[in-house]
Amino acid sequence: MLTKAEKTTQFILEKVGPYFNKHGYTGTSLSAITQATGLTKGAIYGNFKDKEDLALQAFNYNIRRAMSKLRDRMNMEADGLTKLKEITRFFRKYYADEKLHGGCPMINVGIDSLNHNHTLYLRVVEVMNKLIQKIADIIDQAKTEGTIKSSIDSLKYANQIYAQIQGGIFITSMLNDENHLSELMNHVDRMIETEMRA
Amino acid sequence: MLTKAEKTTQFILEKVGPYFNKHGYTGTSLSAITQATGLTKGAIYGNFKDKEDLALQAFNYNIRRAMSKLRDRMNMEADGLTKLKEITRFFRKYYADEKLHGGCPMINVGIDSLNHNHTLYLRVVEVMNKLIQKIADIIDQAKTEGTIKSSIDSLKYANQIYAQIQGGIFITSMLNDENHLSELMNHVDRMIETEMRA
DNA sequence: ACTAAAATATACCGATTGGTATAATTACTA
DNA sequence: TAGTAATTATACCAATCGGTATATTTTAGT
Repeated sequence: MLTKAEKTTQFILEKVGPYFNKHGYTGTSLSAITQATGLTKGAIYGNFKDKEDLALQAFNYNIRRAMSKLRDRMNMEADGLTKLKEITRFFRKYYADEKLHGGCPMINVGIDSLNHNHTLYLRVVEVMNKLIQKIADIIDQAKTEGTIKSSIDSLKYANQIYAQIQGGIFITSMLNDENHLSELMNHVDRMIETEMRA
Repeated sequence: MLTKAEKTTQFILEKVGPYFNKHGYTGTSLSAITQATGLTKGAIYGNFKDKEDLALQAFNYNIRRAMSKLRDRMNMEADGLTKLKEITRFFRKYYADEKLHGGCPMINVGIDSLNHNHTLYLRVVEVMNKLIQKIADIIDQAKTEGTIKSSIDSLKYANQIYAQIQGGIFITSMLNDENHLSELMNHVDRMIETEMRA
């Protein structure tokens, strides 16, 4: 069973996650945190070392929530090509979901942390590398299954795919039109068929 | 001839532009501004209405500097296909240049303003739409010149290209490896050749 | 129910925030 | 060069910043 403090910690992350995601590190004040949670500084500092610690855990909380569905699908039994298509399918609906939670954690916290918080930045880079590597692993799987050309550089194409995802998220976020991201995913699907398929 | 105030205004923008670009709206304090310029609040508020006004003009200053070379090339006498190749060529060197000035103004100020300053956000969107439209115009030019298929949806492909540019900038910025952006530009070139060429 | 410990609230700290009124200085014109 | 207007510096404002010491309340074990 969870202790009181553990429950409070979870409660704080739930309430404060979207706020941190949207307003960034310097943009999220302690007063905003107490207001969002209905708790006082005592409760906050009793459960988190400092603001940086809270921001880091809030990012972890956000990224886990945002990616949990995709991760579940990636861990299911399926061939690599199906998984690749699942990725583009997932991101077609991504913007609508993430908008409700303050936007895409990767680009929001990435750009913010790049200039404001090195610890947080390193964590974003870590997650980003894992995501790209995961895509590369799936391409590798498809290569061994014979559905993707063996000559394809998995990591290079994983980077291509991920860059198009994030580029699409950026444009879609700025112009508030999820069609852009959807079109980008169409293009990735087309790239898979014309450039990568065995 | 420029008045004293006009010279000071320019001086402030030069000194403060990179700082705003890097640290964003809330992340740039008045004390940072006075420190970067060596001037006092009196000089700042004598030449700018408030912090928002300064941030807006700083963005305009930054984006003009970042894009001036590209704009010059786009306005030269050349066929559309050459101009398209010039775009990818330009962005191959973009990151190294912009890193010296606090990063890419579009993604930095875009993400920051999206959640912190509506006026600034509207200006970023305005610039973004102009950039995409400019690419679309060049595709149109190439279509009339017969080098790009007439069946190509210019605006749709302009969005694709711009999303890949920004996605590449994001990954390259986060991983501090300009090779990513360069690879993305290779892919755009390949897309032009295989999907768009007449 | 009592009590020790854990968890949360309160009150406060010095530093910094964006902004302003006014004083001092510089620049331009006559 | 004198005088005035334009420009910049100084001193100050209330509000807010992240953080902490301590008091109060709540939890959990007996």
